[in-house]
Parts: sequence; C-alpha cells; structure tokens
Amino acid sequence: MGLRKKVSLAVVKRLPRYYRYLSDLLKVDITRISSKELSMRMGITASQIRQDLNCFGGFGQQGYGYNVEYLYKEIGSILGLNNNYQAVIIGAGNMGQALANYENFEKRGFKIAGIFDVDPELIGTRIKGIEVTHMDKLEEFMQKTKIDIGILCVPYEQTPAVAERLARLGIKGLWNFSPMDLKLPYDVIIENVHLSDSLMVLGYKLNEYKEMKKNKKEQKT
Amino acid sequence: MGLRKKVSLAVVKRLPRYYRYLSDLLKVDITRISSKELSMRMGITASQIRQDLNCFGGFGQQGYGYNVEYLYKEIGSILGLNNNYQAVIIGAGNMGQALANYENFEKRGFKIAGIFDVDPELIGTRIKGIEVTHMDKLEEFMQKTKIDIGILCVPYEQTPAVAERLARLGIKGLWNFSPMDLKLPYDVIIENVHLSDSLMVLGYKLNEYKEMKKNKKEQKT
DNA sequence: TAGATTGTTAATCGATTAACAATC
DNA sequence: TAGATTGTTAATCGATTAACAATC
Repeated sequence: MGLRKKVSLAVVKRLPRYYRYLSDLLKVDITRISSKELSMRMGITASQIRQDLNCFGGFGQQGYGYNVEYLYKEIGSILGLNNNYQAVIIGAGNMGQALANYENFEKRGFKIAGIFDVDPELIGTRIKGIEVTHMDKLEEFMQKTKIDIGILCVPYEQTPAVAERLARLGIKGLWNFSPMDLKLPYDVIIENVHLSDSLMVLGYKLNEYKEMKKNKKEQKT
Repeated sequence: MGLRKKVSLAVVKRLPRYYRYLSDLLKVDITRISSKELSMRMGITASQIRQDLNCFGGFGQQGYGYNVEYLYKEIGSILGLNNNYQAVIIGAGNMGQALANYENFEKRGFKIAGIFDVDPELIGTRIKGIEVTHMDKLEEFMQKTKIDIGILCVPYEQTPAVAERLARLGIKGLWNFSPMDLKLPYDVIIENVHLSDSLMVLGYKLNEYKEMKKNKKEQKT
C-alpha cells in the first residue's frame, strides 16, 4: 500500500456504513452487487459509491459489479479492523460498563484489555470477565500490555487530566465520551462521541419540523 | 419566527459545539466575545462563525461582538432546549441505564419520563427514581403521557419492530443506538448514534497515521 | 459479440473563506 | 470621532453528481 492521496473525512465517515450494508448483504447470501443496486438500498447515488471506493482502489469489475465478500473484507481492512487494537476503558460507571458489554466491538476487532476506576465499590468486580482495577495501577498495566486505545468514560471534570495521563503513557487513540473537545500536546488521535450534541441536533430537527408544519397551516389560512 | 431558509445540516451540527463553548465562557464570567476570539478558541474561522450565526439572525453588534449570555440563550432556543421534550427509554440494559443516569440531558431540557424493558429481572427496579415498566404497558403509558422522543437501546434484532411500534404511537423523534439505519413509513425524525461506526472511524485514523509515519521513514532511506 | 457496469474525467452544486461596506 | 467588529456579498475551494469511454 503506497502513498495515497489524503481521503476526505466525509468519505471516511461513510465507510462504516458501507461496511454495515455489505455485512447485511452477506447475511442474506447476496454475493455480488452493482453500485446502482447498493445506491438504491442506501439512499445515496451510485456515483458517490464508485467515487468513494475508488479513493482506495478498484474493487469492482466492469459489467459485473462488486463481489460483496471481497469488498466487505477490503473495507474492513481499510478501517483497520484486522489490527487487533487493544483498548482500556477508563471509568467503570454506567457508560463504561455499557461499552465493556457491547459485543459489537470485539466482533469488529477491538479488544477490551482492561477496565479502570477509582471507586472502591467497583474495584475488584468483574465486567464481562475483566476485573476492574484501580487507576493507581494504570502505569504498571500499560507498561506490560500494549494498549492502542483509551476509552474515556470518566466524569467531565476528570477527563482532561486522564486524557493527558494516557497520552503520556503513549496511547495512540482516544475515544472520548465527555462533552468537551480534548486538546493534547501529543500525537494522539481523538474521536469524540458527543451524545448530548447528538441529542441537541435531534432537538433542533424536532423544532424545525414543528415550525414547518405550523407554516404550512398558516399558508392555508 | 417566520419562514426561514433551510439551514444545512453542517451548520446545525456545529450549533451544539457553539453552545458548549459559550457555556464554558459563561462559567468563567466572560460576558462578551468577538467572532475572532471565539474562532481561535474553537479552531475554526471567524467567517464561519458569523455565517453560521447569521443563518438564524443577527445576534451580534458591530464594534462590540457578541453578548455571551444572550447568544447562549438564543442558540439554546434554536436547539429546542426550551421545549421540555419528554422521552422514554426503551431497553433498560447497560446503555439504557447509562443514558437514564446521564445528568446532562435533563440539564439540556430533555426529561426521561419512562423506562421500559421485557426482562422480569429489571421490571420494577428503579433507575434514577424511575420505575422500569414492562413493554406491555407502553401503549397505556403513552396514551396518558405526552412523549416526544423514544430512546432506542434494545438489542439489534428488536430495534425495527420497536421503532415501528413507537412510530405508530405517535412518537415525534427517535434517538437510535442500534447500528442500523431505520426506515419508517411515518413522519418520525431519526437521530442515530452509531457507536461502532465511530469506533471504526477511529480505527481508520489510527491506520492512516501509522502508514503516514511509515512512509516518512521510507522517504528518509 | 452485446450488454452491463465500472473507473474516471468533467460539470455542477454547496460550503467555506475572504473581503469590505455598514454601523455600533 | 476613530476603532472595532459585525452582517453580507463575492471568490474560492471541495464535495457531489453526471457523463462516458474503457473493459469485463
């Protein structure tokens, strides 16, 4: 895999969606698909699908379309799902527990290798077979285990300090669940899950829809 | 509030971020801010901030900038945070519990009015004071309580059926945590939280970064 | 071979940035 | 008033869509 032009984030964000749809096709034993057919299922243009895929290579065949299994595997590889990324969850509260129990991640090649917290009530308990360990042991743990990803589920106030601590320990990526933008003086890749942002966008759309309806009514009178 | 041109989703998705930054400014008693200053804090252009805000109205003042509290409240109102939206959580597993316990939502004007599940172990238990009720009682509950939003935290297979059931009961919006795109023959606004998509994007970025570094090394030799 | 469908170039559309007159 | 900064128009940039030659 040589130098390849930087792919835009818009394209990258669509890849997991392709991956899901291809997975669904495999489940119902569809072995080939054209960009046209896929575009109809996904509600996007065939052109966009072909453009997106061609950022990474020519996975299709003229006159035939795409082999579903092949394309599925290729996208999986592009998404780094074969890398066996190891993760630690920091914060074993509700969200940390929910994530630890989420089957999908392991299925996608992300392994939870450790769970940390400071609450004495939680230390020593097991979540999905993994013992919750005290944060004091974090450095020790990360020295002897190769960890790629830190999953941040700690309270808002603690988040910046914990993020920095993980960065100093050489973490490569952070999956951040706190409603803030992390700024770190390290080469760390940050992916945010801003749940309340998402909820507010829903709030906006509900509002917009309500007004649209009201305006329609007013037009009639 | 009259007819206003449809605002692009790109702009809408930035609103919660503005809202967060303004909230932070308020916390440290900053009462006014220019688009320039805000742009530096947020890492975007001042031009974009002004363009974004002017989709909704002229909230600033020439020579002065923006009044933080006023702008904060305006954006809150645009996001529908004054609407006192009522929500039900469907699925009281880890994710449902995590969301029920998440303080931020109530603070943003979203109220959890009910939690439903089918697991006899869970029925009758209380989460943040709200009793987990059996799904059989959902129709009854929604007839006597005005509910705007359904929060879907049920297993993958159940999701489409539950979504349809809520839609039939007149739900206005769905906040979907299953890794699938809901298609409903109703006027329901859907906002997805695709956690595994987000994780895969992180996987992609880690991959990309690794290759970038490798290429740099190869260039040197 | 003829038909189908890709990969890719060109055209269009939309979003971001720059510039500046309006105005506090 | 002079200085600052907005609101808004114009220019640029990037992403999406359309078109079609290449080719299976």
